[in-house]
Parts: sequence; structure tokens; C-alpha cells
Amino acid sequence: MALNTETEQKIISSAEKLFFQKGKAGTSMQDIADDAGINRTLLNYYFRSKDQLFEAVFKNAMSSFVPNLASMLRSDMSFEAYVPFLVETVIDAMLENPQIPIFVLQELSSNPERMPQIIKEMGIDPSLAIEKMEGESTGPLAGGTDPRQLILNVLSLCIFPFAARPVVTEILFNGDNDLYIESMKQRKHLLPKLVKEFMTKSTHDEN
Amino acid sequence: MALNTETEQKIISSAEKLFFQKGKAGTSMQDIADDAGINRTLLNYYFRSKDQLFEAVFKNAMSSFVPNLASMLRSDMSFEAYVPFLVETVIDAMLENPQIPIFVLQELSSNPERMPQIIKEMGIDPSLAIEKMEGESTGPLAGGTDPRQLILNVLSLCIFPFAARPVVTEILFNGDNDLYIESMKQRKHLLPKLVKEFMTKSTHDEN
DNA sequence: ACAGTGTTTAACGAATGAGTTAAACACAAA
DNA sequence: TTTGTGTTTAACTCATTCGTTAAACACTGT
Repeated sequence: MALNTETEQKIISSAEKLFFQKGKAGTSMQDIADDAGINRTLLNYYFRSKDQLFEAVFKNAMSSFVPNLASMLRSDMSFEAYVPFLVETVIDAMLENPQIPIFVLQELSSNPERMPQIIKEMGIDPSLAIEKMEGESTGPLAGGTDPRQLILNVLSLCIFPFAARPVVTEILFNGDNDLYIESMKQRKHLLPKLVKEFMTKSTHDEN
Repeated sequence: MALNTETEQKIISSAEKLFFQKGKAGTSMQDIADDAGINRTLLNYYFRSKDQLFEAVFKNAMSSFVPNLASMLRSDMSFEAYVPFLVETVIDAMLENPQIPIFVLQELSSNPERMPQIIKEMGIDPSLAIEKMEGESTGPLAGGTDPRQLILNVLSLCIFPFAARPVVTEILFNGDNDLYIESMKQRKHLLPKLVKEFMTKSTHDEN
């Protein structure tokens, strides 16, 4: 009895590592088994199929990716107050698992039809969230700045540098990995200031 | 005689479409042949192997992705003057081929060891570019803002919303694709103002 | 009509991958 | 020891994939 959660965990770890790196199609069950140091059949014993194993990995990755955004949409705080917290949370998450954004984005880009289902599972109500955002446009946002653009900006600034890590490290930081990491940490302080900047100064009236 | 560039072009088109969508491992030669409406062997006739076909597609995509950044690094203009042009160029490129960023980033994330070689082929000299950037820190950048962070910010704001298209469309725009596109176009005007904002107001002294 | 070249196809061979089946192993309870 | 259950493995089947080979087709110049 007592499910061998140790082995199961080894499988998940190896599957994550390889799926993140090479994608679903680029990873064979044998690869995962080898990495976990076990026989291939075990994978089918614990997870019935490759699909199910992938699904487990994906949902796990997804849930560490979306909630940040979801919590913002649900939060009672104003954007301005929320941003520093969000930035720190997201960047810390990225530092811990830099491969997740590109993995999640790639999967959703391949199968965008999954989005509605995912949203339901995550318990997000987009229309409600949007109402909330627009209702808040009485604060520092007043003047025409689309709250959606603001959210997009914050997330872009947090996530992209990790999705583009190899390019950024090589071109901008001359291949120096430590320097890259250091810069990412600095962004935790830099970004909130930036965002506050273009929230207070009303960057509106576009035409 | 006269190489059948028409067929060759059909192959490239189909290969791009499918590689962009499903990745290298997720796309079979048969898939490409079917999409192009030709026999599979033809793929090996024009491009010796799947690897070579993929390489052709990748290099093509890459060259529409990096040059924007490279041209910025080489340009004689100041950042401030260059930003609006860069933003428009990059966003227009993304609007034309929204799948490219995620495709390129995924490939580079899987094979980061390719970066040095790619940089060489693209004719970018990172160290020289960095010197240039730091030399420019006498203008509006003076005060401690790392030019690398600035570049990173601009590219993040331009590219990420496209890499995350399905999520953004569904959550932020309630699945309304036209609204998403419209917002992306608005960003061509919005972003330069934003960037100018946090360039002139010296967002420095972090600690 | 024939030769030559470019283009397209069908058929084959070897390799790899996923999932199943049945058997071996470990070990605790009776 | 035997029984039972959970765990691990080896071996097989079936499908898919890549790349090659050799032959068919089209069309041009002689």
C-alpha cells in the first residue's frame, strides 16, 4: 500500500525538466524514464499515458503561472498598491523556474483552444475582472489609460526577460549569467518605480 | 532547368506554418508535404533532411526577429530618438507574423548553445554594443539607469503581448480577437510615450 | 522520335516510439 | 511457508517516422 510517492515524484521531476526543455513531442517516455532512473513501463503504471503525464506537468506549471495574474484581477487593492507585490512575486517565481513561461506560452500558442477551459478551471471570471478594472479608472488611471494595457505592461516587463533569457544573456550581458541574474533581481525594485511613473503622469490622449 | 522555386516556396511556407505552430518535433515531414499538397519525398529532394529544412525556416524567422535589436545597437541615434521607430518596426513585424517570437524563443531556450554562433552570423558585436550603450549614458539616461534594462523594457513591452497572445486575448479581452489586435496597434503610439516618460524622469538610485 | 533534364511519385528498410502483457521481485500479514 | 499486494522489469505489438532507391512523368532541344 502507500503509493510510492517517491518514485512518482521522481517521474514528475524528470518529466518537468524534459518537457520544459524539449517540449512534449521532443521528449520520449524513454527519455523521462532514463532521467528518473527507472524502467519505462513504470511511467504507464503511474500515469496511464504520455498525454496524462504531460497534462499533470502542464497543469502544475500553469498553476504557478496564472494565479499571479488571477489574484491581481481579484484583489481589492488598487493597481498602484498591488504592483510592487505582484512584481516581486512574479519575478521570484521566474527566478525559481525560468523555463516555465516559455513552456506555458508555447503550449498555449499551439493549442489556444485550451484557454477557455483553463480559465474555468482556474476560477477566473474575465468579464468580471474587466469590469473591476474599468471601475477603478477613477484613481490615478483616470484620463484614458486602458487598464488592460497597464496590466499587459507590467506582465511584459516581468516575464519577457525570462522567456528571452538566452538571447538577453548573450547579447545584452555578453554571456555573463551572474550578471543576468543580478539584473533580474534589480528589476524587482526598478519596475514598481517605472510603473508608478507612468501611472501618475497621465499618459493618455492617444490618437 | 530553372529550379522550381514555386514548389520550394510552397514547402517553406507550409514548413513555417507548421513548425511555428507545433515545433520541430511536433511536425512530421508528412504533415508538411500534405499541407503543401505534394509528395513527401520532395521535401528530401529540395532540402536533404528535416534538420536542414528546419534550419532554413529557423534562420529565416531569426533574421526577422533579431535585426531590429541589432540595428538599434548599431544605430548612431540616441535611444530616445530611436525608440518610436523601433517600437513601430517590431510591433508591425509581430502583427504580420505573431507566431515568430514564441517559435524563436522556444528554440533558443531548448538550444541556448546556439546563441554565440547565431550572434556571429548576424554580425553583432555584443561587447561593442554595450560600450556604445554605456557611452551614451550622458544624455537623458544619466543618473544610473542601466541602458540594458532600458532596452529590455522596450523589447518586453513590444514582444511579450504577442508571445502571450492566447492568454491575453482570452483573459484581458474576453476572447475578442479584433479588440486584441486593435490594442496592439494602439501600443505603437502608447509605448514611445511610456518609454520617454521613464527616460526623462530619472528613475535611478536603486538600493 | 529520342535523348536529356527537371520534377513527381510509389515502395522499401531501418529505427524509434507508445502502450500492453505477463512475469519477476520485495515484503508484509496470516 | 504461503498468500497477497505493491513495485519493477523484460519482451512483444503496432504504428509512425525518416531517408533512400528506383521508376514514372513532363517537357524541351535535337
